[in-house]
Amino acid sequence: MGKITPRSEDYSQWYLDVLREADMFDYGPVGGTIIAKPYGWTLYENMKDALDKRFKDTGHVNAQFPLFIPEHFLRKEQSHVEGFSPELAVVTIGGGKELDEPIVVRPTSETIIGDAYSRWIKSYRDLPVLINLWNSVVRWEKRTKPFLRTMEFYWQEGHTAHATHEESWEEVMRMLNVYHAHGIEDCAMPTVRGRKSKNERFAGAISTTSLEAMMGDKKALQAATSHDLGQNFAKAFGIKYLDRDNTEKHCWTTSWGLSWRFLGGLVMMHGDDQGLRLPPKVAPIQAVIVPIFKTDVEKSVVMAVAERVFAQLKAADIKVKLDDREETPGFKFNDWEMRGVPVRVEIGPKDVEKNSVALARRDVPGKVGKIFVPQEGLAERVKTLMDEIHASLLGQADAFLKSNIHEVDSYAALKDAVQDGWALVPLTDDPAVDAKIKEDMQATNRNYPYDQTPGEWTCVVTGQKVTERALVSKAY
RNA sequence: CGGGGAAUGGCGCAGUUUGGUAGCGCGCACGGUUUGGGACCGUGAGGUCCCGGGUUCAAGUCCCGGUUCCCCGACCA
Repeated sequence: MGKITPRSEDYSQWYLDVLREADMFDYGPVGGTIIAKPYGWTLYENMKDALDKRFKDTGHVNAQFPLFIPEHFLRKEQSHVEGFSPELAVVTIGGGKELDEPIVVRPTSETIIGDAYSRWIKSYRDLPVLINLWNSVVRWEKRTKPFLRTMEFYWQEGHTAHATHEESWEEVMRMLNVYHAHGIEDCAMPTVRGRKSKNERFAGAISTTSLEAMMGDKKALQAATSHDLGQNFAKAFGIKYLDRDNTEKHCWTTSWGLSWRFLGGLVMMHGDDQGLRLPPKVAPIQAVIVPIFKTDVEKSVVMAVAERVFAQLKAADIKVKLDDREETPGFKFNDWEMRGVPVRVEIGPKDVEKNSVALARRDVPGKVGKIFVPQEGLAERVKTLMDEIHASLLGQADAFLKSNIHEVDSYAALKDAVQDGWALVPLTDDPAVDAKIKEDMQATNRNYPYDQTPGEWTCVVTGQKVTERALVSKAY
C-alpha cells in the first residue's frame, strides 16, 4: 500500500513519496533525467496553458528554435560562457564522424536567438520583437531532484528585443509580474518579487529579477526569473537597428523563464501529509465522482445517477472523472486525496433517495468538511466550491509565508532567523557579503524584494548604510 | 565533486554474521463473498538477488573492481 512519509519526519522523502503516489513521474534511464507521467505532465500542461495565455495577452508570440547550438556561439558573450561551460552537454560525433566544431545542446537559447535577431532586425519599425519558446534545455547538474533540478528540464524562455532601455526594463518587470499573477491567480502560490544580488545574477545579464516561493519546510525556491540583458547580447551578436534619425543602434534585450520546477514548488507549497493538494484551475481532474453501492440493484441505480451527475458537470466544463473502478469507496477516497483532486462527489443509495450528493473538499483535512447538497444545480455549486478552495489554498500559503519572514537587524539575529524561516535583513549588495553568509549559515541572498517599505538601515555585515533589505534563507 | 546510506519479483523489505533448492507483506491475474474512509477467503503468475571478475564441489551470502539511486554539503531554472 502506498505510504507517504510525514513531512516532519523527512521532508525530502515526503516530496518523493507524494510524486510517486500521485503517479506524476518515473526516473529516466540516464542519471538525472525523469519521465513526466501523464498525471504530472497534464498538470504541467495546464500550468503551461494558463501561462501561455498570459504571454499572448501581453503581445507575445511563440516560435521554436533548434536544440543544437554551434559551440562558438556560447563564447561570444564572456560571462555567459563562463557561467554555463561547466554544465554543458557537448556533441562531438555526428553520423559516426568526429565533428569539425563541437555542437552544444542548448542550456538556454540567448545565443542562438541573438544570432537570429541580428539577421531579423533592421529598423526601429521591426521593434519590439516579443518571442517565447516552449522547449526543454539540458544542464549537466551534479545533484538532481525530480522537477526541481533535472538534467533536462522543460520550461519556456522568452526573448525580446527593444529600442530603448526604458522599454526593455518595462518588459522585464511586466513579465516578472505575469509570473507573479500566474502564481497567485492560477496556482494559488504567493511569491516574493525582487531584484537578485550581483552575486546571483544570470550569466550575461546586467540585472536579474526573481520570484521566490516558500516551501512547506520554509526553504526558498527560485520560482521564475526575468533578466535585463542590457546591450550585452546585442553587442556580442550584432543585434542592431536603424533608428528614425538614420543612425545604427544596438538593441536592448531581455529574457525570462519559468520551468517545471514551478510544478515541484506547487507540490511543496500546497501538499500535506495526505499527499497532493491541487489548486482547481490547474488540476488535471477538478472533481471526481465516487459511486457507492452494495448490491447489484443499488449499483444500477447509483451508477445511473452518477452518470447523470457526470454529464451535468462535464457540460459545465468541469474536468470531471467518474471512478468506476472495482475498489472500495474508502480506497478511492484515499487514492484521490493523494492525487490532490480538489473536489470529491460521493453518490450512494441514500443520496439517490434524497436527490443529493456528498461533497468533500481537499483543502481541509480528509475526514471532515463533507457537506450534503442537492443534485440539482450541482455544477454551479462545484464551481463556487472550487473558487473557495483556490482562495483557501492561497490564504493558507500566504499566511504561512508572512508568518515565517522575520525582520532582523543584527548578524546574530540573522543567523537565528534562517534556522526557521526567512530573514528580511539590511544587506550591502556585495558578492563577498553573500559569500560570508553562505559560509556561516548555509543560507543565501534570495533577492531584494520590491514590495518593502522604504527606509534606511545599517548592513549587518559591512555596517554600511543601505536603503533596501534582502531576503535571506536556505534554499533549494 | 566530497561525506553518509542503499541496490533481492511492480513497490516495501527479510535472508548475508556462520556459503548448501530464493522468502514475506503489499500490488497484479482468476473465482467467490464484499463495498458510506485504505475489505476478505481461495487459487495463481511473476526473480539475470545492480554489473564484471575472482575464491569454492557449491556464491544473494566471501574477495577485488565498477555502476546506479537516495540523503547531507559545494554549483544551478
